[in-house]
Amino acid sequence: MNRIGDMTKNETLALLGMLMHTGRLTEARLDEALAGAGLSTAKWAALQRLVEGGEAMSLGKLAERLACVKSNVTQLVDRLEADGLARRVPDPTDRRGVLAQVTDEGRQRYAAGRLALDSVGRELLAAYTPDELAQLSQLLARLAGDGH
Amino acid sequence: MNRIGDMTKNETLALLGMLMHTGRLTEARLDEALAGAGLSTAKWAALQRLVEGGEAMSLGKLAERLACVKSNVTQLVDRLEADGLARRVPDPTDRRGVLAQVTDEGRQRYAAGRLALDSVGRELLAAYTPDELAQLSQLLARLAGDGH
DNA sequence: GAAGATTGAGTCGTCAATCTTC
DNA sequence: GAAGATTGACGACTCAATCTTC
Repeated sequence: MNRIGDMTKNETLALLGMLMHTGRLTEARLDEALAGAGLSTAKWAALQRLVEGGEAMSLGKLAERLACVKSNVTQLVDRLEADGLARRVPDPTDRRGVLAQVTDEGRQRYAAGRLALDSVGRELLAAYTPDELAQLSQLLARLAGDGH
Repeated sequence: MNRIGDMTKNETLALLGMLMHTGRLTEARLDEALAGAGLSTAKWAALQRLVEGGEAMSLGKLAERLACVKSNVTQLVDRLEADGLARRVPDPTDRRGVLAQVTDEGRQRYAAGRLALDSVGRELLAAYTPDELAQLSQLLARLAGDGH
C-alpha cells in the first residue's frame, strides 16, 4: 500500500503529532525561562511588537502582528495592563480605536525577558549545526507558508 | 558578535517562534479536518490511545500516554463522556482508580477521524519529499528528545 | 505517607454576538 | 453597512489543593 521509502500513514500522523507536541514543549520551556521576569511567551511577544513598533499601536494592528484574533489581544492587553506592563490610550484619530502603549516597567521586563530567551534559546538549539538550523527553518517555513 | 554562518539571536528566537506557530497552525488545520467527525485533535488523540490500548485504561495511564497532566485528562474524559464517546468505569482492582472505556460511537468517530486526518495529513505534507520528511522528523525528535 | 483522581483558579486561544463610531 | 474593540462562552492546558483509598 505504501511504496518503499514512503512514510506510512501512521508515520505521517506521528510526524504531525510530534510537530504539535514539540511546539508546546518549546513554549513550556520558554515560559519557564521567562517566569523569572514575570512574563510568558504570549506577553513577551506582545511587548516585543509594541517595543519594536516604536509607537503606540492599535489593538487590531497588534493582533495582526501576533497572527491571532482580535479578541485575544483584548484579553492579553488586559493582563499586561494588570501587570503594569502596558496601558491603553484612546486613538486620537479615531474614536473607535484604542492604542496599546508599553510602560517603562514593560520595557524593562521585555529586555530582561530577551536575555532569558537568548540564553535558553541558545541552549535549546545547541545540539544543531548551523546547516541543520537552516534546514529546520526552511522546512517549517514551507509548512506554515502554504495557505489552507 | 556572531560568526559568519551562525544564526543571530534574532533568527534563533524567530525559529523557535516559528516552531510554536507552526504547531498551532497544524493543530488548527487538523481540528478543522476533524470537525466533520465532531472531534478535536485532543479528543481524537485520547480515543486513539483508548482504542489501540485494547482494554479500558486508567486515567493516569491515559495521561501518561498523552504526555499531559492528570487533571487535564479528567476534564478531557468529561467532554468525551458528554459526547457519548467514552465512559468511566470503576477499576475492579483498586477502589481509588477510574478506567476510561471507548464506546461504540467513540470507535466509529475515531475511525472517521482517522480517515479525515489521513487525508489532510497527506495534503499538508504533499510538498515534501520522503527525504525531507525524514529530516524534519529527525530534527524535531532531537529537540523534543533531549530533556530539560 | 503515597497514589489515583478531582476541583478551583488561572492562562491562552477560539468563535459568535454586541456596541460604538466611522 | 463596515471597522474597531469588547464581551461571554467554550476548549485545552497548567498548577496547587483536596479527597479517597492504598
